[in-house]
Amino acid sequence: MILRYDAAMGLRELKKQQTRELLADTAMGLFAEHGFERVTVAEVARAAGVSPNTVFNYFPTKEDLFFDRQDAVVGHLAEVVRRRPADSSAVDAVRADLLAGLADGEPTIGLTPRMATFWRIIADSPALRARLLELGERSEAALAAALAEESGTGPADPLPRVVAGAVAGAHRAVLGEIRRAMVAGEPAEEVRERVRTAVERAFDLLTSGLAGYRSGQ
Amino acid sequence: MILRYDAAMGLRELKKQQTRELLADTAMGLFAEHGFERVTVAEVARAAGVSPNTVFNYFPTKEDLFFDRQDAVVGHLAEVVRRRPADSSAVDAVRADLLAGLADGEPTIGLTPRMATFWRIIADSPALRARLLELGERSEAALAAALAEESGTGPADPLPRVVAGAVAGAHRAVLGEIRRAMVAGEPAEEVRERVRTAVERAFDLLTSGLAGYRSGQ
DNA sequence: GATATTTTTGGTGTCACTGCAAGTTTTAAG
DNA sequence: CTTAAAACTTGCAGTGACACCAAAAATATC
Repeated sequence: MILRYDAAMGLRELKKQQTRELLADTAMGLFAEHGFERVTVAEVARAAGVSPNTVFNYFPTKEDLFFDRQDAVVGHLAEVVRRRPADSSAVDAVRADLLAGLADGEPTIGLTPRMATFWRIIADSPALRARLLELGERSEAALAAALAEESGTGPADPLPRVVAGAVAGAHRAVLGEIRRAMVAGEPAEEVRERVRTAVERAFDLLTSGLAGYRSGQ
Repeated sequence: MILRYDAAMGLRELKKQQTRELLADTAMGLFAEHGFERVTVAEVARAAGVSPNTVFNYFPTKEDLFFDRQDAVVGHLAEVVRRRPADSSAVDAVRADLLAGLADGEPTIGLTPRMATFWRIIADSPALRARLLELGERSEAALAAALAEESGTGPADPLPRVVAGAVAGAHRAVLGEIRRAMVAGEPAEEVRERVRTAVERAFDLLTSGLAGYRSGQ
């Protein structure tokens, strides 16, 4: 928890950030050790030296203690599509981003061993799994907004939302695959290879038409 | 709540089904009137004339009181794909099912006025929205299983899961569109038309390639 | 250094949900 | 028909997330 003192920030603001970080870190440590469900908010508060009420001042729900800094993840997909070169399609942009993330072990993709424990905590908590689904939904909504924006048709047109559903659905499935494999303890190198070829094949299909997906491989 | 006496069913079994139905119906009535969050399980129990504990004997969570008989919905997508004619693709099957559901006001598609209140109850309850996401996930998993089965590649191959992600994602988005429009009070006829053309365009794209989806319409 | 503003805290309450032990009803055996 | 076992309901006593409020403590403003 490294913090530098920003002159433009009063003491109050500083302490708030410290406390928030202290709480999130303390909580994550306890969750990693005992699992999400078996740690109470009161325990987090005690371990951090504050009152239980203070925890709820900073984090509206217990799950927020775990998914701190989620907004970057939620916006990522839409960002990727917005920033893509003018001559490429949205699907290509997402494919390229996934492949790039797989190639250089980007932590957001979840292939690092540190992420493995993260996934494991989620895997055995229904509440966290539900939260993850919600993050996926928000990510899809952001993508839909990006697509709608560039399509120029009004908000009554459902097409961007349906396309976003398909693209975000494939994207989520890829991330879910990584998650599943990491939780199962598969070595990162194997996961990377397996998922890479799957991404290539799946996004080829998406690009050129899922009509090409019948039986057999 | 019409029940016929099945001779093969003992009295105990009969009463159980009656009680379950009584509880689900009572609960739905209260939810429709006051909203999900403002009805307590204890109130449902009292209205049904049983003890609160009995409610939990039948329904593990409060949300299950609302989403009774959800399993049919969860299996639908996979069913549609499994039952499709041999010469059509999975995407075509889903498209055809959606269009058919839109044409004859199938209740599962959610265009009936009775479904409108259903959607509205969900819309203003975070817990129910979360549950709906979970149903969508299970539906996607079932589709993935169906695709994996017919692809013949082993369970290590992620491709069916990613394809299922895309197809189920588009499907969910279409249902979500209907839901949103109905909650907003749009007349069913308008929704039907708007969604129908969107389904046609979106699934054309999925069939022939999302590369065809750039800017402009 | 006095005062206004935030933040923290303690207290109290609600509600979903769990576990257990004591009834009560249904079923099956004799 | 009697009776004992199995299944179901209920009351009771928790636990834990979270809401609301009012009093204290910390910080900012003048």
